[in-house]
Amino acid sequence: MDIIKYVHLDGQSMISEPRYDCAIDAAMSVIEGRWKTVIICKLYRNGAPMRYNQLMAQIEGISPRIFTLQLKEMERDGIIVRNVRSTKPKCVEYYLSERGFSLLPILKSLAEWGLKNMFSNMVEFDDGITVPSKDDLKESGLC
Amino acid sequence: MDIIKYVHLDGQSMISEPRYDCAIDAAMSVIEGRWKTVIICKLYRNGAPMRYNQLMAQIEGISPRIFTLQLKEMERDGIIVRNVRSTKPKCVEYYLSERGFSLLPILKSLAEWGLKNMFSNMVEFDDGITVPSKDDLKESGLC
DNA sequence: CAGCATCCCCTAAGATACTG
DNA sequence: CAGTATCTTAGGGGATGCTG
Repeated sequence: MDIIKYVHLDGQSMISEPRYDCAIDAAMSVIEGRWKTVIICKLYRNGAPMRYNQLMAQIEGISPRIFTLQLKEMERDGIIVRNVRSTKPKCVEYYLSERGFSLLPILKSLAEWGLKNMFSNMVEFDDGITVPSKDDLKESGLC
Repeated sequence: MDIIKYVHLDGQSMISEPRYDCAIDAAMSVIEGRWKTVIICKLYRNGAPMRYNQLMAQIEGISPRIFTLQLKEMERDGIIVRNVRSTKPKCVEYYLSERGFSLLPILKSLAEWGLKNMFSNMVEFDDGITVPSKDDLKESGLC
């Protein structure tokens, strides 16, 4: 089954979409993107919906253009919800959808795998001083 | 713990590596790559080691340069093993390492997630005729 | 057989300035 | 506050031909 094309049906018209070789790639395409897993983690840990700037402030090094782009793609893929409150000035909230939440077990598996397999030769942390044990990292959960 | 730098120790020297924000990205970096999941699936399903050309022949549309590149990265990350048999002409085998095998549960989760969430609006297959049911796809396993 | 060597291309990503 | 609008860049990916 690895050769699959699919198209989205958008009301009347058909929108051609990229081709995926298998279901794995379809899922990967949803979480691939420089900041998507970070965004998911932040939203998850925050528990409540987050405003655009509030969320962006938590992500060091991201530019507004890319941030917006990632959000748009994630909304299109149905893993986050964008909700506009008509206050003045307007307030736009983002939060994980049910589908977004359903990614968390996978992300946890990935985190555990990464911890066990890729960080064995990790020797330096940002602060340049402390090197947390793997267990410390582990109990901190996602991200 | 999302701000992490790490470096590889290669004998005496230190090799600077890309920076990952969290363990998730570290794991993702191993399976990201246009053909890596496909290669893993092929090796897994084949059961036995596969030769370079034998494996490449099973991957429609890949070019030798990219194929070699993906293999090299996967070998560097320790998820496949490259074994050279000194026959004439030489024979090079590739197979999944223990670490590579340990990715399979994650890939299966991704496949299931993709099947459930991304293929609901799939309407067209390569042959342009049959549209297998999700159950058909599911029982075909990985890829 | 198992790959390099070259060349090209496209797109994700980033920097920065501006706005309804 | 929540984004656009422009411009630029890096590098992952691809095509094709050649070789120890």
